[in-house]
Amino acid sequence: MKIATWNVNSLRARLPNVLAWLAEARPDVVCLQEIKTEAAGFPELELKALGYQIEVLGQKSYNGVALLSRLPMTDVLRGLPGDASDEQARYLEATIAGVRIASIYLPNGNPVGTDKYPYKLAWMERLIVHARSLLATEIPFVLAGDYNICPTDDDVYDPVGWRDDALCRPESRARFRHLLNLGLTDAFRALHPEPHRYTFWDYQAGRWFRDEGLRIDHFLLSPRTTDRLIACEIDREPRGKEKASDHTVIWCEIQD
DNA sequence: ATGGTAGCCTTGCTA
Repeated sequence: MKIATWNVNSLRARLPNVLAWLAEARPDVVCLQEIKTEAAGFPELELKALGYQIEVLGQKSYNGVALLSRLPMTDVLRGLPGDASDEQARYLEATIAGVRIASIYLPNGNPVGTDKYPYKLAWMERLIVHARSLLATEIPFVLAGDYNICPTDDDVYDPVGWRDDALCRPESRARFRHLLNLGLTDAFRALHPEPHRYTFWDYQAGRWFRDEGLRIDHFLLSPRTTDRLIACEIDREPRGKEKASDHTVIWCEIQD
């Protein structure tokens, strides 16, 4: 099973790019983030025409996540448990071929010093609690998406310049490590020890042209899924296209 | 020290 994740920065603005990539790469499952639309504005027909079933947790203008799957999806969970008052559309999980797969859009958290940062940290605490409960089920799972976390200084082009950013702050990184310490595996890093492999390049200041990016889109795998991990790759092609998202695609292959 | 880009349906906010 080939699973991809992509922060598209508006699905409607990105639709031609998304359709072209899907037709070529033909993933079995796709986790989308920042679709920036309610379910009513979701381009359902175009994606169904490529053979995908669709689950959406939408929101007007901001956030929004979706799952596309060639195989049936069951037991859909909409929203990260732990705070019924949280209205931001950032978490969607379903069972596909016996694997729980989540599309995650973790809060950015900037600027540090506003309520956005404690919201991010609290959201990560809820994710830790939820990951622990998933582990207890012993069902294999994959948590894929835009974590808005640079795990280490090897994952950012300018560690000093970024050290006080919410994506690199020690409190953010500690919570990401906590997820790993539960027994989850950062699939890309497990297979690629080399530093400076990025999934995001800011639109501004020629960052893409100079390959000055960050690795913030991740696959976290449960132990039983890690045993089945065959490959995990960053596909830089979509970032170089016209009208590109500022994130590119990362995908992994799990033994069926 | 600043500004630089993109998408929202805003004339600022989020990233």
